[in-house]
Amino acid sequence: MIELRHLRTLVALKESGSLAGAAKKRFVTQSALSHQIKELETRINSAIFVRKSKPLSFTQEGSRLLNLAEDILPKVIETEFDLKKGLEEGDNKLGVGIECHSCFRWLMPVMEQFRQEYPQADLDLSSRHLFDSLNALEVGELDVVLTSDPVPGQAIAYQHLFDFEVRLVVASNHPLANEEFVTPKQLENLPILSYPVALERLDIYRHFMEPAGIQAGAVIKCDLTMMLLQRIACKDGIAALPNWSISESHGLNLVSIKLGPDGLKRPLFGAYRRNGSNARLAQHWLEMVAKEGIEKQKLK
Amino acid sequence: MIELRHLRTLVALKESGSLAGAAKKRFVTQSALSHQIKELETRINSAIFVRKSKPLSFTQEGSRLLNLAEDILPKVIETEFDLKKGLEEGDNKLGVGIECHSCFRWLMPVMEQFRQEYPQADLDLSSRHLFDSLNALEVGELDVVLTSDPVPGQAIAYQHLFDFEVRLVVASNHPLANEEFVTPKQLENLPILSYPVALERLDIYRHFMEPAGIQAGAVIKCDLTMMLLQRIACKDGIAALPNWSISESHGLNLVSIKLGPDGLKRPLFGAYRRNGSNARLAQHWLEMVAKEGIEKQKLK
DNA sequence: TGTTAAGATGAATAAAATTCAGATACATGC
DNA sequence: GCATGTATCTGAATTTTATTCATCTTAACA
Repeated sequence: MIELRHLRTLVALKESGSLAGAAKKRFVTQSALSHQIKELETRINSAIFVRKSKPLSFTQEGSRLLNLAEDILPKVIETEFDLKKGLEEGDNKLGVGIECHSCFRWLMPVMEQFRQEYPQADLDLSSRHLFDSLNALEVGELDVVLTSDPVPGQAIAYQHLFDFEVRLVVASNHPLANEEFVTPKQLENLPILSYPVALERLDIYRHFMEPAGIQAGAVIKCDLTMMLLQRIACKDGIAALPNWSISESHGLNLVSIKLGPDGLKRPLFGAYRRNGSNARLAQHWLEMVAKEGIEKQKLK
Repeated sequence: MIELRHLRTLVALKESGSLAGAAKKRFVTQSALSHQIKELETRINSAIFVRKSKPLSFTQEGSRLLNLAEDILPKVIETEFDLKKGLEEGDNKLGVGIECHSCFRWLMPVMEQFRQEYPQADLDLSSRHLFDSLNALEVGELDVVLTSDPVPGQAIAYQHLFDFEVRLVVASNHPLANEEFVTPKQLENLPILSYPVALERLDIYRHFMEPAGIQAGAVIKCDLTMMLLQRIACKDGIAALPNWSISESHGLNLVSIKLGPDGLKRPLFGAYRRNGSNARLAQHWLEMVAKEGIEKQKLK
């Protein structure tokens, strides 16, 4: 229904301030755009922009589309560009991706240390690919990824870094708050707060509830750790988080509880393209991460 | 060049595992997709997927595209859906957007407090629209936005909350580190680290260097505050940040310096849709933010 | 070696986007 | 009131593009 063509037109329209101007930008006649937009307008059944008035104004629907356009088009263009170039990459660039918001914190000193040891390396950690980093890795948008779920494949090498514990986090006045540990059964149908990923990718579901055949409750998605913790405190739901991230809950009334009598332990792997031109650099970085991580575990 | 059609096909291809299967999903013939993909392949001048092998595998280029598709298509679909529905919104939903990473920190207690006072409100703060929040506001993807740059317009109401100081942040061994304050001239052509926004939107440029006719250096973009601070510490560049965010630099060797003899002061506004059905709720929230912010300034 | 399944190909056709040649609407200066 | 200019619309004609149809090719496999 919506096509990139429409979005491109919207942008041109905004930039030029008139249909005729947009037509020039897009190298078509004004008539073409008139038709094009009219068609879109009938499809969504409302106007997209106000034709009178000089500095041309968009309707709500129009700006919504424009918004979409400005979000999406740069990405498309970037991809097109990369594909035409042929996807080469630099040897000293290390784009780091992590699958877990709460790693940012303890990763910071590692980044810094690494910078000092390899000042020529262009280290970049970004939050863009938080939830599909393995894909991004495969495709060269990232160069190293930290993940708990290695997916077999020979292009990507996985290196085990260390293990950590996933703990249940609840409000301190939550019925479960005083348990020494919880069983899967106790979590049945409780609303779960999590980062915006599929239920199947949540540790607590995959490695705790699901194996026990326990149904999960509604999943409320939230893309910021602090929001998540806050909503737990409001008893909007429960969550399972790595041990280190619980310390981020500045003064909220939260408690963390073991999952099962022995606690739920999960591994952390570092992933990189086995024959990427910067594989060596990636390995060194991972070694440093492992060292730091192990250190952190000891302190617990 | 790339069209949504292609991306949709890629997704179908992944889901079904074969061209013929994808064709069924997309309600076209296998031949159509064969042509379609072939054409794309000639355009980017490389294969997209490997035709042999059962569980069908994508080439690097293919996965890159697939990645794009999985990023983009959901957004397109959501927009289409909203537009067809007609853009209505709920009265108790308050989607909060901020234009500044470093606000997250001090905003947290406000969120919590508000939750307690208005437990029925469905408060959500997300990082999705960090850099185009005003647009998102206009279009109803967000309900309140905190910004320093009100743009005139009658649909959006702005409420002044408080002022804050923007300070220059440099490594403590940077040549400028011991100045009591800096002049625009001293920043000429220095590389600037900033969040991924246009130079024209940076306070330090717009309100400090540009008025003095001083040329800015390269802008290095970085989407995480901690990365930014770290790169400053490595003397990759300088940055200008709100006074409150400097305290986030856990143990990095950074110093902050006044911009100009009197310091660069900037206002913070709260924006909401004047006749949005939740305008009242937004106002209350903003009052609370203002109170907290003013408190914070006093402590300085 | 025949059979099936998956994909490719080229010509034919259907569908679409775009152009062309006016038409309409609305300002602005005289 | 009337030419002039600008901005957009409109419907038919045309071009471009996407899709189908019918026919091949290839590999797997029994």
